[in-house]
Amino acid sequence: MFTFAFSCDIVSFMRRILHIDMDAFFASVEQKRHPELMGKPVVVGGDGDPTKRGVVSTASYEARKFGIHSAMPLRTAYRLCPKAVFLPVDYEEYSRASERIKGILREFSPILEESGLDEAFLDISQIDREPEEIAMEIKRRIKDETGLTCSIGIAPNKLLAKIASDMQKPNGLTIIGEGNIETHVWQLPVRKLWGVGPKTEAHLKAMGINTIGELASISLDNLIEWFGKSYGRYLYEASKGIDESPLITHWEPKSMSREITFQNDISNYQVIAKTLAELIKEVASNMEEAGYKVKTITVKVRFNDFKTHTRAKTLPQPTDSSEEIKKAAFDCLGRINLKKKVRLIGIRLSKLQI
DNA sequence: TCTGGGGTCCTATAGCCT
DNA sequence: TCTGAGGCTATAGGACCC
Repeated sequence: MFTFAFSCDIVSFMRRILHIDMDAFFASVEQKRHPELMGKPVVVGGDGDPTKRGVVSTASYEARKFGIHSAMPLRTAYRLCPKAVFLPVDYEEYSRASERIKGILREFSPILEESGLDEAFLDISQIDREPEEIAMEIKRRIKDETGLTCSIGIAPNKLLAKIASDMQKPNGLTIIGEGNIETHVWQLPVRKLWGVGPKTEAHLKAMGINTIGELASISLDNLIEWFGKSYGRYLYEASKGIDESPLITHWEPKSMSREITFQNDISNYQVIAKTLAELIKEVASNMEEAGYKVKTITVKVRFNDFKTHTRAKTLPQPTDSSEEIKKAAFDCLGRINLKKKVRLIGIRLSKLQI
């Protein structure tokens, strides 16, 4: 008897999702705590020494003018702008700033999905106020309480909210409604879609597909044929702005890992083994502290030609003994042919259980 | 010449079982 | 007993994200 009214409610319900993206977060925190760096090109990455191996985590907008961007080798960034201030990554400081910001967001809605230190989704569907007004208030509170700016996207789902927050930066506010996907989203390059990286972009480009709108004109059957069932269906829906995925407010780690790139490529087995032993100690103690046990241990080696090999061992019973983990890890290492110079060594613990 | 470190998820393949 | 078809699990590699 009540079914009709209820189902109408459910069908017509539209979510309102914000994506909050801090502007040049790590660099802005550094400029805030060192005011003399305001207005200067600042590059945060590695241990802050641009002559060593490492990549850029965040470049300030002043540094971006020189062509410096995230994931670029520090040495390249130094070549582009030798005058830039290079700083080491200080995760503890950025985590504190991040916690303050997430605290502000939680005052607006408890449905918060954190995505790294500098991004979050917030579901404000239940709040009876204009989303734009809420977003403006969030921006003002973050600015007042941390001195930092952010860009916010407003949309009916996470996918579009993320695209929206990226459209006007820094300090932007962009709204995408269901009605303006064709005008606002379809003109964008496919690379702007979450989940489309350099490989898929090149793949699509080779087929003459450059924009999200062009992708949206391809049939589901074709996308599944080219990209597989799961990813093909994802691209089909994403290009049309369809995304029903819920916000993840709580999550358990599925794996824990430690890896390190040597400053110089190594051929000495003793050095490789000693480094692996140290990484095992660290990750095993992290895991024990978090209260987990591990079933699968994987060792990763990257050679100087950048080829990466992994070997895994699954134990009959989960363990938290670092000796048992070490035994399995060295068993894995022994199955990798170390005839080339080693660039990176790593250890990963997966199939975690409480 | 260069290409970090912490993760997640997907795919292909191989072995085993029914 | 032979031959497959599936299902399940472990493994290895790779794309992608921040």
